[in-house]
Amino acid sequence: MEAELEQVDTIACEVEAIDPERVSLVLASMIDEATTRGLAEIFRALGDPTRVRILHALAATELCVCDLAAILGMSQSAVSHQLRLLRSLRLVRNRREGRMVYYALDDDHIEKLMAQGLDHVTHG
Amino acid sequence: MEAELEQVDTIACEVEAIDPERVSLVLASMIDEATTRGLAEIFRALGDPTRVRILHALAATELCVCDLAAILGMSQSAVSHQLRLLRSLRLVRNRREGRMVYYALDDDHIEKLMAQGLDHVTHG
DNA sequence: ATGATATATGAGCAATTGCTCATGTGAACA
DNA sequence: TGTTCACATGAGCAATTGCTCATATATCAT
Repeated sequence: MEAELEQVDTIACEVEAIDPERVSLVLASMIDEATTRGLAEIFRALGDPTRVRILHALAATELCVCDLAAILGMSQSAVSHQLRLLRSLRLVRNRREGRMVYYALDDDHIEKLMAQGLDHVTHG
Repeated sequence: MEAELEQVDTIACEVEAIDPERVSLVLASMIDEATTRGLAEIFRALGDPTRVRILHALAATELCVCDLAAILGMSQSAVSHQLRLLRSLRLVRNRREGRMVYYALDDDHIEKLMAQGLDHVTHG
């Protein structure tokens, strides 16, 4: 991002920055925009109580939308909307069985993330 | 949350639910509201591109607000507001040195979370 | 004291979010 | 075929978010 490099001089506190060398070093190690957005996207998906509960429930077992709604005490529509979001980010997958659609975690990766986050919450 | 338990019958699809036994089992294993909110709070903090970049930069080295603003190419005010949020969640700590305030990750726990998230983004 | 510099913060605004409500879709059963 | 049931989805609305702008606070220099 060349735009950022230019802004170092313009936006930085007066002349340049307090420690231009350190700034350059960190700038060189910064992750690119796509990765940044991807990371933020995943974390934002986990950053909502309803979705946390959905993922936690699905970590226990596969569930149809109806039962999931029952567990959360929420409307089927609300749950379905959230599942749509989680599906678009490949955090959950779905399988049709007759009229019902069963949802499950797409990846045990997410379970680890949740566990790691829970570690921070409880031991923090 | 007793309210949730009541709503199982009222909101669920018609009679009760597709698989009441499974619903009960999952309900029993659900995390409490405080933990849920704590988890969501932490993840929501990581769920923004600006904050991802701030935390990534601070993972490299301690930085004053000014240099951090230079690195991000953002206004000092914007960065300061985000740091305030991260501070309130104990994700970063700050240290005063003269007029400057240096920020650092409060915990290497967060670094691990970021790394795990990055894993999911790149290998997903 | 006066001014300059680094940071913090309140107010306000546009954009986003998470729900509800109404309706659409797809599969089972009469 | 028509109805019913499980789920999906668009529209709309209140609440939240992430920034800017103006201003306050804190430290250093003169």
